[in-house]
Amino acid sequence: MLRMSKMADYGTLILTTMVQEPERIQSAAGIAAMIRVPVPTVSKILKILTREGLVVSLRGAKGGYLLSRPPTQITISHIINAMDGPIGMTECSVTPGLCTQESGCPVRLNWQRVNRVVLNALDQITLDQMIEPVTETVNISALQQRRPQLAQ
Amino acid sequence: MLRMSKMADYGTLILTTMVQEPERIQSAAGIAAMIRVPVPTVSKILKILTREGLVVSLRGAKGGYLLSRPPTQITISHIINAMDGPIGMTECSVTPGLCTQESGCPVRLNWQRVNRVVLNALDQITLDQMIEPVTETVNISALQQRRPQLAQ
DNA sequence: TTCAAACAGGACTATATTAGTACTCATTGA
DNA sequence: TCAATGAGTACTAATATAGTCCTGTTTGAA
Repeated sequence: MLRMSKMADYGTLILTTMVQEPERIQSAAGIAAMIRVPVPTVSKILKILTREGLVVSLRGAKGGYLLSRPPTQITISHIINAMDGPIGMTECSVTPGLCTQESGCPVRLNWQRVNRVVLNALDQITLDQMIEPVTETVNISALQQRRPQLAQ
Repeated sequence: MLRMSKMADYGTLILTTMVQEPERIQSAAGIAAMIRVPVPTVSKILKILTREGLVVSLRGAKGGYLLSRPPTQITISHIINAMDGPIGMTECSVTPGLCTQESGCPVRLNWQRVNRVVLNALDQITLDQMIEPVTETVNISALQQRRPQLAQ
């Protein structure tokens, strides 16, 4: 369904929760209670986010997690990349050597362009924007209505 | 991995194959031979594409499939929608009533905006563009570099 | 009139992916 | 020293996806 994984969704939830109190060291158990998701699951996700550099961990008693950088510098594409791996519409556009007709297949190269368009859209959206109310913000519908040719 | 299904990928392959000879009635077996995918699988996909109105079928001997409309009027978002169902980044943004904190959750509404941005990108790309060689075509990188706020 | 080519629809199975849990080890503040 | 907390990994369960097969219907042509 062109959907990101539930894990990436939880990951976003966890990060948006941490944004509310950026200074506070958050434990996995504390976050789990706030978002009402089982502790082992939250813990697993935080470990991945740590490995991928989106949060930093502090071990030991009174330990926990902090955002590794300001929320304006964390984008949705960072989160999906961390949780689900490389973003790509099709397998063949990400992993070379799968398709028998690969060489000279114009479709494959066009998928790579499509990927760039989607990736770019996801790279526009930062964590701090995800907790903003929906009303204001600038309008990109003009941009959207241009219907540009597929390019680059 | 934020990936469309293999079925949607095959679907695109099938449709791009049909674009090469738009006038010719193509049988499932013929297409299967061309793209080297098992006949039952191709057949299954063509049935779905028929149900979803992207191709029309002609039953009986000498029957087969034709594109239902010009390839300039079939977009990637049409294909993914047909094969995989509604496009949406997260479950909660597509199916209401799942998340306990749903009411007043700004994240959910922001996901819906993200969906619109991605959907719009996929709606720009038509079937005929997918068989074009990658070199020419117009440039949308200017548009991409704008980094607009998330909106509408 | 018959028959073979072709699609329609659905049931079913197999496979792969994803989600979720559990366990053991390492770190650290009090 | 010990309890709180994260790290790492292996395992299980659940779900989704892919793929096959069967039975029925339509239709052009011999």
